[in-house]
Amino acid sequence: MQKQTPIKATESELEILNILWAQGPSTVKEVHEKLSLTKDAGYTTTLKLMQIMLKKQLVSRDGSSKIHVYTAAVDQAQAQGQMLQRMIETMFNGSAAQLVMQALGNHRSSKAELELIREYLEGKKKK
Amino acid sequence: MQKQTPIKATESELEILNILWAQGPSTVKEVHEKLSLTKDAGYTTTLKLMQIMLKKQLVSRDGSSKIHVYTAAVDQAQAQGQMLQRMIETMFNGSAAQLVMQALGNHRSSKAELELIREYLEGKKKK
DNA sequence: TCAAATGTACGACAACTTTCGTAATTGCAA
DNA sequence: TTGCAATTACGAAAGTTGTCGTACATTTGA
Repeated sequence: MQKQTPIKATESELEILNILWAQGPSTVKEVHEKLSLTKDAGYTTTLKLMQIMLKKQLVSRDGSSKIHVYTAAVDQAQAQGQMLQRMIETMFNGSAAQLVMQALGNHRSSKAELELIREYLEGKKKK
Repeated sequence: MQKQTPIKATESELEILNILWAQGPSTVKEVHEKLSLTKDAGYTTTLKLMQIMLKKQLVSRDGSSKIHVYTAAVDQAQAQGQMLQRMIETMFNGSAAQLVMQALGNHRSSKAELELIREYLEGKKKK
């Protein structure tokens, strides 16, 4: 497993990636519709962004038919991991625990969520 | 407690803030020296960045003597919380638990850290 | 067929970020 | 006091981001 160049995406690009991760391969139209629910930007803006992302290889696309279908070209878990890692380093002095507690403290998670985490920790312990 | 405009800082600015949080009020020189350990940029670049941050009110400064002393003007915990919140929304589909588990899974935290978190969760439970 | 609808491509723009060179200022030492 | 070294101020440039208008291409259904 070789180390590769860190994924670098802007906030807007991350939003688009997130949609692609959630929905799977999608057209510009589909992405834009989803994006429009929470954001306010023109269709061509989304299109352009996705074209830029193509150049950056954050997404790939199938253009065999008229309508291009875009697919996330970076792994979700990996991207998440890298983002967190960078955040831990630059804002939490290298302590994942600090980040975790801050996340839980601030976000006021549901009981179900906390339970999930507790179970996860149990699993880790046994290993 | 009133809601205020979200803190908006770039990556470089975050690095500087982090140094100010860790070291307390510092001169440009001190910040730059720390920064130079991990980054490669000229002195005036750091200076300029900090001047911009002053304008943005991310830092304040005491210029009573020749050498200006800069202080972080935003609260660390608050900034951390906001960053995480945004990340949870845009990359983890609103689930703090997902973020937490990703952070722990990837980072391979120490036993001590995991124990810390476990205790923290116990504390939350009792409430 | 051919015009409307649906997509894509592309250029331009303003705002922002990061960088640095150079000028101006200030304090101190000799 | 005066000149040097340390600081700060500022302008400019290059790159990036997000935005959109408009032009071009393709499909399709009346």
